[in-house]
Amino acid sequence: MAGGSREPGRTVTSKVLAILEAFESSRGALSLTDIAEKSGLPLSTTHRLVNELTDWGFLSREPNGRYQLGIRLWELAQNTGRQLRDAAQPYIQDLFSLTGETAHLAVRAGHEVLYIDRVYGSKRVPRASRVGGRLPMHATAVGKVILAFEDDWVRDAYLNRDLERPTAHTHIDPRKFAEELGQIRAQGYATTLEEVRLGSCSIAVPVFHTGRIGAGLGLVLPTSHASTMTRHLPVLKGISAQIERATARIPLETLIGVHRKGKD
Amino acid sequence: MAGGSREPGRTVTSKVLAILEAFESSRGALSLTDIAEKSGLPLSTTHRLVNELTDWGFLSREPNGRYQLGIRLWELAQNTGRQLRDAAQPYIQDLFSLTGETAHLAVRAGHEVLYIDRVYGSKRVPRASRVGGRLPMHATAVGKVILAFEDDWVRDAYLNRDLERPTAHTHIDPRKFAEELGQIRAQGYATTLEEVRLGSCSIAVPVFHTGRIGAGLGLVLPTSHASTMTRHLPVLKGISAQIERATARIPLETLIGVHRKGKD
DNA sequence: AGACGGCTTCCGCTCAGTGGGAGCTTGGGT
DNA sequence: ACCCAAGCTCCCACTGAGCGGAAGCCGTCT
Repeated sequence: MAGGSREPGRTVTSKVLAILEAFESSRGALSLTDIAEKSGLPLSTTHRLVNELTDWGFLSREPNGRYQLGIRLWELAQNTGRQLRDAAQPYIQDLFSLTGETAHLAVRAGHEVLYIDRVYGSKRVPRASRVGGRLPMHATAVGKVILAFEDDWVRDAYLNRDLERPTAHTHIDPRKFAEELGQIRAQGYATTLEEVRLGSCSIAVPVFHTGRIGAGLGLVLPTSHASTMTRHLPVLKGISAQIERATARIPLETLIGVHRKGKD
Repeated sequence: MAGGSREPGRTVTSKVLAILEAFESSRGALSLTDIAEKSGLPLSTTHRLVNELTDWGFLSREPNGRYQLGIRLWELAQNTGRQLRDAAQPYIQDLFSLTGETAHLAVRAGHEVLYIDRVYGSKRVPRASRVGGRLPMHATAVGKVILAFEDDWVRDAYLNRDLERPTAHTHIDPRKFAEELGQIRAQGYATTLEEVRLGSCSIAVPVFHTGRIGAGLGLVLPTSHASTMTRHLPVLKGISAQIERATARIPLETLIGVHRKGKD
């Protein structure tokens, strides 16, 4: 009999979005069966929906039959936060040119930092962050600096959880970390030393928007440059001020402090 | 009676995607009613779907009640073509640093060029293209250079249509334009002079991938610099070669020559 | 205070969506 | 050449998710 073990209460919309989100974790392309598994849908349902998404260009099919997110999706998504990225990009670039180190801009997304833009050279550098990627706030300089200048309740909520430990150098003691945040607020910048990933360190300054913390502007460097990290502070401060000026009139409510991944 | 004048045959998926696409044309945020109009859906249907999309973070609601595409969408979409952008970005940046002019990389999407990445300075420049945006091929240098090196059937199909004319300087005579493409193929680069937009000109060279034309790499300049445009050719060629090398091993089938916007 | 525009909620009807299974295609093992 | 398995595509009768008109609500302007 048809429709025997359907799972009622699941909307079509949720199925479509689950299919799109199936691509989040995976580096490469997915087969139909992979998608069905990741999204928890029956194969034939997946097949029908995937076909429709492909017709619309939201998924694309590779010659080998596997699927990938389509450029149609990418095109549309470029409108999100465009004003911020367009306004900030040239300055992030300046920051890269002036320091020669990987420069990035990140905002808070729930309990994580979301990387909005990133400028780097062609030489290979250990990279933990990527544009559109997230990392825990307490392990990154941009994250620390955002948290340090956030409202008390955000900071309290953050510290009131178990903190991940990506490396042995990550600071995870809530009391010590709270002190560190106080010091960051006092000195106006944050640093990390191999706290996300061995071999790299970082430094970041706050970017304010309408009187509140808006974003973090930072540099990532190989650990070998760690001792000279603070020499970049004047440039960081200067560029931060320029970004503040360039973005002052842009409404960013929908970008700053956005909700956590998934549904809470 | 409920369900009186429904429009049957329309899938839920198509409605969801129509809602997302409603944001394509609009610069800013949309009200519920705007979305309903643009997507051609009844208000209450729009309301239900929009709410669900908002729960999932695919749309976000501004304090004033209007909707905008959510960062969740942007995050996911960053995976599309990431390899190409990540590999090419540093070189596009070099191109900008070396020339001081707006530099960009574009691929063909049906009968248009789709801008993949773009690096520019903080000084205001007339901008027609934007990342994720499309322009007609015959009006842009990147478009011309891609078309010039494309397979015959693509070129023939292109010329076999009425060509838009964004400015009075746009070349739209099919015969003359075909000749121009021949010349571009011979000389290895394309130029435009106020053909998309008054006040700006451009120059572009091809980027090959697996023996086929893959992308166009170009500069946009104010018309006042037009006479010195070709002085940048050596740099353009050099950077193009570097991008070819950096992207040689990346599979780009799903990005190159993608289908036209919407459903054909 | 009344009117208006835009958003939200309600609810019974109905057809779009469903998914097990059958059929097909592909590749690789023997 | 043959078989088998894995993965994809197609089919089709049942049914509850989706539907949308209408009523209610909530600011805002006059």
